[in-house]
Amino acid sequence: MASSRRGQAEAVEFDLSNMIGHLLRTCQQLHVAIWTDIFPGGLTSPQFAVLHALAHEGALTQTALRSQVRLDRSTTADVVRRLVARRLITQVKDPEDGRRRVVRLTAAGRALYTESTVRATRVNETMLAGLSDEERARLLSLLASLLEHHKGLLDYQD
Amino acid sequence: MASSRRGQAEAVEFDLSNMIGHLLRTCQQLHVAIWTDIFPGGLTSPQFAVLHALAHEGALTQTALRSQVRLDRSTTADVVRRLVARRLITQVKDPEDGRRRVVRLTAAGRALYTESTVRATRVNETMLAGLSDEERARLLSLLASLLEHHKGLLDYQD
DNA sequence: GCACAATCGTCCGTATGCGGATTAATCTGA
DNA sequence: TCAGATTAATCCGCATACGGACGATTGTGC
Repeated sequence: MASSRRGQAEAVEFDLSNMIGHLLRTCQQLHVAIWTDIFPGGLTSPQFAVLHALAHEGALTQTALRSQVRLDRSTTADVVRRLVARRLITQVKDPEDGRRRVVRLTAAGRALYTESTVRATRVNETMLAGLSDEERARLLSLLASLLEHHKGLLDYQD
Repeated sequence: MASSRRGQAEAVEFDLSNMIGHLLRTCQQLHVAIWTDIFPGGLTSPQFAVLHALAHEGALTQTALRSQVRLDRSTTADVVRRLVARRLITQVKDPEDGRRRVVRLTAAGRALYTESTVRATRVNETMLAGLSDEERARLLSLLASLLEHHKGLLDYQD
């Protein structure tokens, strides 16, 4: 029907389901739905990512942290504030540079991270359950190459 | 370093860059960045999606609209409220069912949609610029099959 | 030294997104 | 008919996200 009107010099009639932005947004909604099923009332995915970065990198300034986790400046401040309020991380002034604030895991934060990795892996597995190993690798690789091609557009380094 | 600790019965040491959720979130950030470059101070991507659905489907109730556009109930109410405030759509009670509110484009809304399709296509093209035609098709298809496999988790039909 | 620039983190306003509660209207079953 | 269930949309609180503005601190050039 709609496709029979094509073939002119006019712009191609597009469908939302073929727009990469629409697909990305919808797939992320799916991911959030799976995540909250498996982490009921607990950590969010960005919060887990912060704990993950701190568990692997040790203490980080907020700038280093958001570069690892790919969070916005403002969002990083928000997430850090909430994790501090839950006593999962601490935030102290950097003695070497008074502008920076060093963030690190508390014992409770490390414990929660450790016990959460199994769930995070389960979310990933559930999300990709419909794809073969080869398809999974291709999908991850294609998404990564989108980011690589536009490296520089997402600053995270200011 | 970290990879030398693997190979046990323990869970596989994962990296954020291989977690589908993290990649999806980051790719969407990229999409938003490209979108706002091309739509400075104008429509957001979900707002455009609403105009698109109304332009192609005519008048829709809010439930039908969010099923088309894949928006949450609450978010739909927000987006509709903002578009009404900008006189791009109207919202009137359905005479056949007083619970429903029928949304439709205004002339200004249709005009803005028509002129915006070129930009939306440009966003799509920019986003996928680093991929071949075959890779683009594969990426869209893989994302669509994620959604297909979990069809039912995203309700949009209540 | 010192004025100026750059950086770090925060804060504000706004938009998307989710879950739960609420209100209004309709439908269903006895 | 009428009480209870269901549905449509809204509202609230909270989390993520972006841009811009703002202090505080540090670095730079002269």
